[in-house]
Amino acid sequence: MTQLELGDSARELAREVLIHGPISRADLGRRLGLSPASLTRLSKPFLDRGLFVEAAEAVQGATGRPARPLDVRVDAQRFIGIKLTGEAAHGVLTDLRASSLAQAEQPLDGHDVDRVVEAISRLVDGLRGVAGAGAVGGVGLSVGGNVAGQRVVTRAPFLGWRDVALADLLEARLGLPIDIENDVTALTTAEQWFGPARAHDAFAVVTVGAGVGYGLVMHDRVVTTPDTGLGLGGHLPLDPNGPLCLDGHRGCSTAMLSIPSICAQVGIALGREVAYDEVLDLAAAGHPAARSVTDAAGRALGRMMGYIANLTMVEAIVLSGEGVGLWRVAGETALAALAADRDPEATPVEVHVDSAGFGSWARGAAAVAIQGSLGRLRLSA
Amino acid sequence: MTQLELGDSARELAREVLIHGPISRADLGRRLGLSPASLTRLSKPFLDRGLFVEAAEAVQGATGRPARPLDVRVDAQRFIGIKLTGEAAHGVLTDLRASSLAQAEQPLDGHDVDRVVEAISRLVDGLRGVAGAGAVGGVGLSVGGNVAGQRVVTRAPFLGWRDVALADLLEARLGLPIDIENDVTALTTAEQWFGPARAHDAFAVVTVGAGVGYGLVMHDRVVTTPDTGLGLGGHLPLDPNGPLCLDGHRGCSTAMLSIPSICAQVGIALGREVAYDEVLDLAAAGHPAARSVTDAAGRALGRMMGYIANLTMVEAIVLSGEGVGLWRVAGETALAALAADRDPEATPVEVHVDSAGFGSWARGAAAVAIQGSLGRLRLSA
DNA sequence: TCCGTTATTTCTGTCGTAGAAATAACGCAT
DNA sequence: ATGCGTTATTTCTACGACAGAAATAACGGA
Repeated sequence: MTQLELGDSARELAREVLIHGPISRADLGRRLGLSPASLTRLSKPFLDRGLFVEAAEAVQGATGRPARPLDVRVDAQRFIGIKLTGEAAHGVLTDLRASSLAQAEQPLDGHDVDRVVEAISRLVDGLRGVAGAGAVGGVGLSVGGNVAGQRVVTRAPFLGWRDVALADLLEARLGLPIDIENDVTALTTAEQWFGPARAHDAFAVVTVGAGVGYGLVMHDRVVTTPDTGLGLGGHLPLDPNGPLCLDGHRGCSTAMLSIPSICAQVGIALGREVAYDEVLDLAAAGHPAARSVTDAAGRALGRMMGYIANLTMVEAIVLSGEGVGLWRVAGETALAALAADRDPEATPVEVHVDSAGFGSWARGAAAVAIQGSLGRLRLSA
Repeated sequence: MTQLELGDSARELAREVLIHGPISRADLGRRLGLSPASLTRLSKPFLDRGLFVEAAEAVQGATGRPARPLDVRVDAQRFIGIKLTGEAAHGVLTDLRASSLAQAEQPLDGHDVDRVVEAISRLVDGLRGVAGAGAVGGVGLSVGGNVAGQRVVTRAPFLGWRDVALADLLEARLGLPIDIENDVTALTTAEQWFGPARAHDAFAVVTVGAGVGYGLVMHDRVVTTPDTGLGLGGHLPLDPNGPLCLDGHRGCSTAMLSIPSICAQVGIALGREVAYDEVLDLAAAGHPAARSVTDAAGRALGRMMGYIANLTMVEAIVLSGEGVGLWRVAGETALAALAADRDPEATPVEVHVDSAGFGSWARGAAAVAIQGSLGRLRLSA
């Protein structure tokens, strides 16, 4: 079975339908700068192979012929996304738009490469079993640290790794294409293609959890540099009277916003250890100490968003991560602080909250796999 | 004389040689993803018409055939750039790479459109006289405020203007192509094509002068939004103990860094009005009050650069504007403050200081004219 | 019923490009 | 001195991706 190479325009078309579908050929022509004839020519092979479908119902504009929008067939393929932490591999099985179909976890019983490869393989096999007859098109893996060419983990402090050709090892073991990426970059990729900010050319991602992560999309491209993985957004000075972080900064973003720091501050006031969920419940119920901490966190978050908005000029900010429940008790405070630092005439920044929490990390990894799959896509002749 | 339309690749070639020349055809092929055959074909019409020149000396690599780098003929055309303020039109005559050949000013004796058009026309006629036999290819104009489509000044508070089709008026008057742009955007464009940061994909521009300006280039594109012209970088919170700005912010970037604010602070300490140059001289000589103000300004500037570097992830920051002399007395303090807010493992950010001072504004306008000229370029058949 | 508008398809010619081959000009080894 | 490998550039040719032109489709409104 010979495979046809896709030209740039055909690949762009597939990308646009995946991200923005359902969408008419006329709109695609306008977006991609291609003629109507080209849209017919380029979309036909996808339709013939069942990768695209035409909407059952035509869409009528104000006047003229109704459109028959194109969409991808989301069950055409499944993907597996894995977020790797020091304790476990967290997996998700998704459809073609990174929507979660199933989740699973596999604990790590060691950090040496063989054991991690073993654990990941077990997890993938388990999720493949769930997928059943649905083909798995690839696996994405996200790690805190640096990855070269989406193949080699060049630095992963939480595992004590340097220069591990993890993709080669996993591909040999699983017989599936593997794409590895830094965890914040992966999560940002998912937001770029499948999240509420996907229609925006420029947006930022702030993740709140064990630490504070920061991702950026400008001109519809994820910003990645050699410093990706250092967590540059994690130590911004936000409140000169705030608590200390582990690096000795007073009032930086990690000190103000991370789950461990918030729990520690409230725990000190309560004289006992306290879980994050309980902190949020206490704050919601008006507990003075909890409220003091979450209000300060809200103000700091608003200030951070103000710096982001004024310096990157993004249209939207997405809040994500396992600590995202903070928004429920501190969201209004954050928005007020953001408004205070913004010119009143400036366009309001959209703020979206991704309620997937911790699940957004594995979903990000799946998005990287989907993106890799599109880059490798060929059509059977 | 019929004119040949340029294809995208030919135009891209001209852009690359302009920005990065002298450069070999082999290197251009690698940069643009074109075959050697295409480079020969595409560069030939430019060479035949004298727009490109081959370097007199071939350049020998480690091995293989020597290269004959291509460059633009910088005296092929002249351009005029004009920075418009409330008091005067400041002009510069430049070559094809926005290098200054002559400067001139024309005071404004009113802000109504006719008077401003009159003043600009006088200035252009004067500079055309200086250019002599060298053809002026176009005029760029930069204004504080918003411009639509580089034709219509939609908002210029310093002139009290709204929706003035200034390009049409000036073209009718001067018979030259006119391109108008926001002043910070124009200055950023000049740095992008002709400044020390031109090899970088991402860099920021901070201008210090009557106010604080901020420009950004990401993925080799200047970031412009509907908020361009509002001066979003001018009121970043930098020092909670700093002086007030006119908007009532304490310690924002304008309060810490602008010329009027610095002069006012030192003037209060001295009990008399004091000019900026004198402040800088006093600080350089170790005067306690002046040093206190400039040191605080340096720390604030360093903190601002830290936010920029950590949130935009740029490779370089260019400091520009008429207040750039501050770097001489506060540069080391700024760099120390920047380093304090940066992860020690992060790639150092390059800091470039554009010593053109006020002249960089008009030079920015010239760069916009050059860019417009390239967009309109056709070749005689 | 006709017209204008917008969506999509079919057919054809063209133009911009890469591939193949050749030539150019070195440094280095024999 | 000669040959080889490497890198730069040119010449020639075939091809494929595309837009243009024309036709068809499917409405709403006069």
